[in-house]
Amino acid sequence: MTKKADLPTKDKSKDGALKSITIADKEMSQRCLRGRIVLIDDDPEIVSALKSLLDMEGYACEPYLSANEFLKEQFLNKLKFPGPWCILCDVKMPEVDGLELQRQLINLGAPPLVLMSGASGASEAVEGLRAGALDFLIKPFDADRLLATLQRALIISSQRQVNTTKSFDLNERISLLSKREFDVINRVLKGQINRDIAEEEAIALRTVKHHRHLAFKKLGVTKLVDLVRLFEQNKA
Amino acid sequence: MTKKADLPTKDKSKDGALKSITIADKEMSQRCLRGRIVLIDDDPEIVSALKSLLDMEGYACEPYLSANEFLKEQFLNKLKFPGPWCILCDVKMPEVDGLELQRQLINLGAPPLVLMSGASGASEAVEGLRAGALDFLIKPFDADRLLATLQRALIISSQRQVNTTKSFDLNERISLLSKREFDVINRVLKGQINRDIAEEEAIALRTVKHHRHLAFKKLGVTKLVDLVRLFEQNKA
DNA sequence: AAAGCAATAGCACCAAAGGGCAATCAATCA
DNA sequence: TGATTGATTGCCCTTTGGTGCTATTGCTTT
Repeated sequence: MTKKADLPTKDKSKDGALKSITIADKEMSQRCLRGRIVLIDDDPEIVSALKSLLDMEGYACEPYLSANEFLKEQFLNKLKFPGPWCILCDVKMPEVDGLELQRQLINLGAPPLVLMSGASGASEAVEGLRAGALDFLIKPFDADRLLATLQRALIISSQRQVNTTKSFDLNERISLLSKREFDVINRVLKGQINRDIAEEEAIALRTVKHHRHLAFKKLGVTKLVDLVRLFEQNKA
Repeated sequence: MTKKADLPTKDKSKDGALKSITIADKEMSQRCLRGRIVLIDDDPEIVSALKSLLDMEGYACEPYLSANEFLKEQFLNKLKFPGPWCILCDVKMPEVDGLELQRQLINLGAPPLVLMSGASGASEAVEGLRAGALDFLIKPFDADRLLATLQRALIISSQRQVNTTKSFDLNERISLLSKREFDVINRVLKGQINRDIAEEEAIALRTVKHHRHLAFKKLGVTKLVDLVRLFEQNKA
C-alpha cells in the first residue's frame, strides 16, 4: 500500500508512531506524501543518509550544509512554497545553529520546524520545543519517529496554507469593498439594523440597502449567517 | 509594586522572562497572582524551598512528596478547582514519575503542567514538552524563569476555565431548549427562513416563530448575529 | 376534576429586509 | 466636451421577521 515495503533500511515492524494521527487525517496525509523537506545539517554523511531515506519515501528533499546557505536562497523566494513543506534542521552547527535559525525564521511565515541533535543538552531541546519546534529528535533516532514527525509537519504546513489562503481570500474580497460598504458591513456584523446604520452613517436607508447588497455580492455570501461565519472563522 | 522587593533569595535583576506576556494580559495576571500550585517532588528539601518561595509570592502552594499521594487526593475532588491552578512536578521520582503522571492526567481535565528535572536526559524533556507540558525546568533553575512559567501556567488555566465555563453555559442553555426549539434553531443557523423551516418541520409558520422566539430568549440572544457567534465561538 | 403548562396555530399588524426602476450629482475617461 | 461610472437617493412593492391576542389540544400537577 505505502512504499514502506520497499525499504530494507527502515524498521517497519511497528506503526505505533502513527497512532497520534487520527483517521480523519489519513486522507490529508496521502496528499502530503509528496512534500518538500528542507534538510539542514553540517555533517555531509548525515545529509546524504537522510536524503536517501527521504527520497525513497517520496519526499522532495532539499539538502543544505549550513543554515546560511538555506537562508540565502530562501530570502529570494521569500519562504514561499506552493505545497506542504517543512524544515528538518540540526541544532549543533557552526555559525548559525538550529536555534538561531529558529529565531530568525520566527515571524517570517516559516514552515513547521523539526530539530535534531546529537548528544545534546536538555536545555537546547527545551528551548527549541518551547520556541515552537514540532519535535526534537535525538540522534541516533528511529526512522519511524522521523517519518511520523515529518508527516505531521507536512500536514500542519498544509493546514496552515489552507488557513492562510482562506484569510487571504477574505482580505482579498474585503479589499474589493468601498469604504462605505465596509462600514455598513461592520455595523451589520455588530447587529445594527439598516435604519440605525443609515442614521449613524448619515446616509439614506435606501443607500444602506444598496451598499449592503453590493457588499454581500462582493463577499460571496447571500445570507446573514454566512456573513457572520465568514468573519468569525477568519478572526480566530 | 509586586512583592518581589521582599525577596532576598530571588534574583530580581532581570524582567526579561516576562517579555512574552502582552500588555493585554497584565490585568488577567493580576487576578492570577493568587493561584493554587500543586508541587510534587520526592525531595523534601526542594519541596520545602520551593514552597517557601511560592508562599512568599502569594501563591497557594500545595506540596506532595509523590505523584500517587497527589492522585489519591485529587480523584476525590475530580481535578476540579475554582480558580487558576497548575501542577509543578519533578520528573525523576520513584513509582509514578512526572511523565507517567502526565500520561495519567491527560484527558482528565488536568491543569497546565510544568515539569522540572535534575541532570535529565534530553529525551525526557522532549517527551514531556511534546506531551503538552508547558515548560521543562532544568535544575538548578532560575527563580525568575520558574515564576514566569507559573504565571503563564495560571493564565492559561484561567483562560481554559473561562472557555470551559462558556461552553458549559452554552450546553446548559441548549439543554433548556425543547426538541422543536432545538431543531428550529439548528435550521436557523443553517440559514433557512421561517417559511422553509415550517414546511420541513411540518408545522405552521406561526409555530416556528413561536419556537424561535422562545429559543432566542432561553439562549440569551436577541439578534441573529449573536446567535451565530454564540455557536461559532463554542464550536472551535 | 380543575388548574397549569407546553405545543400548536390562526389572525392581524408593524417593522425590517430585499430589491426593481429611475433620477441626481460629481468625478473621471475618451 | 460628451460619455461613462460610481455613489447617492426616492418611490414602491414584496417577502420575511417579530409579536400580541386568542384558541385548541393533550399532558401534568394539585
